[in-house]
Amino acid sequence: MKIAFLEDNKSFAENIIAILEKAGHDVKHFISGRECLKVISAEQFDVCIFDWEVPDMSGTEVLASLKLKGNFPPVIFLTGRDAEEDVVKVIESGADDYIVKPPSTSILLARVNALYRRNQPNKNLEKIENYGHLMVDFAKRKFEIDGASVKLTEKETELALYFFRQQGALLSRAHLTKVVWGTTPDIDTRTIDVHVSHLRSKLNLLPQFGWRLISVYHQGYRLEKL
Amino acid sequence: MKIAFLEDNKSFAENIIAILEKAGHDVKHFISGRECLKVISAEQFDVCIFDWEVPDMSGTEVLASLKLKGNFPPVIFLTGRDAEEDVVKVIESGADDYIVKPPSTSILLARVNALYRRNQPNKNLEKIENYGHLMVDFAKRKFEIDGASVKLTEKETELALYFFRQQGALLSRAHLTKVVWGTTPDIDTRTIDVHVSHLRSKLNLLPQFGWRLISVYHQGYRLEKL
DNA sequence: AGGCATGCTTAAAAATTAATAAAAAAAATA
DNA sequence: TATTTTTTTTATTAATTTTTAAGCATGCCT
Repeated sequence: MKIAFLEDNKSFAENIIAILEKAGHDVKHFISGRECLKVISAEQFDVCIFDWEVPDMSGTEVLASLKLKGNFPPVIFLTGRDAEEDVVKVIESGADDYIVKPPSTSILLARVNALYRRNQPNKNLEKIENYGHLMVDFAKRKFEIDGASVKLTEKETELALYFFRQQGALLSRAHLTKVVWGTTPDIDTRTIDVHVSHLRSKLNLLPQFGWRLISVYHQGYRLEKL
Repeated sequence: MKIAFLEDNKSFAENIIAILEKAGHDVKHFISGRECLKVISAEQFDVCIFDWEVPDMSGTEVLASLKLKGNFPPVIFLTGRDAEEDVVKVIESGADDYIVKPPSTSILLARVNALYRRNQPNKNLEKIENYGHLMVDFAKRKFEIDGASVKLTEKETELALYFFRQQGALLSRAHLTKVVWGTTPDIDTRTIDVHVSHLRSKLNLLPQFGWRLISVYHQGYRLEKL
């Protein structure tokens, strides 16, 4: 899970990061609110953990800015005080959860996991779609054609799952880059085209098999079920 | 978001400006009501925040003047008192919202944002026009005839949307070139004519279907609904 | 009507964008 | 470190869009 972590206290941060990374998470640590805001706007995170107070731009302010921009991951606040009024403030600020410092390992991981699951309804329900010849297992991230498992690479899998989730939607290259690669779009490359081409052949996404993964000239790609 | 901010108290103003700019807004600060009025008349703002009382021309007077001129952005008043009579006065004066001083960061940002959204109905809500057989979706930049999606190219789409937005208006080739192509008009070419021709046939903009995309001799084109 | 200017439409040329194979680079694995 | 696998880039060919060109049609004026 990709986690953005905003916390200016070094030793405390290292402690938390160790816990999260030991649990297999990919943690990006920020000391500055501005920097954090910038990166979250550009990349895709699963969960954010913000300290309530940070020098240049507090966690609440970062959250307010994220809200203005629209699409952002669920946020947990780390708050030093647990007075009733603060809880209300935290929730009112639009956070999804809060943890009182210092958190126990189990509470931290449990909350992060719960929040992630709550906000990924499509991914966590052991969801399997069966489209005739083609079977898509969203939970296990696997594909089968006529019962035979199809071997996809990591990026291919990610891209394919996204196409199946967004079936019928026109997805621009820039959008796919952000969602699947988590980076700023680099226009001058054919990377996505190549992966799309691979998906078409590996998953038989062709008209004769009831699918079309078409390019919309100058716009992007669209997966259609015929 | 571009915000006009009228407030004569320096330190208070700096405080508010910091909050707004941190949230990514573009703030223009005015100390004088007259100056503020002049600039708002000349430039385009998304939201105005006015102090209730300003020396040379109070916020209410600025608003009254703006009303006379007709087209102006939504206005929020910053009022020091929250007595019932003042709230009534503020609303009667034609303001869209008011905030009691000193505002909390979240309230300020939330109100500004809400007001902005409320006043951008074209971009959020009524973005689909249904003209009998023909449907125009301005947001998705799509067209349908009797429910069937019409495939237009990028330039065709751009041109068609502009015609529908400026329905009934006479649009010169030079103007269309500027707006759709973004370039300086090159008179010696039939490019626009060709695209217009394509639109007529692809979108059935013909008298028998209730539309005319006519040429006005030596002047340009006009889209008319019969 | 005659004559010229402007507009319409079709077809072909030019420019842009996409598909795919193959090479190169990067990452993972042994 | 060597080997394999995955990912990205590059290059070529193909497809699509956009522009230009050309012939005919229509409008305007004397």
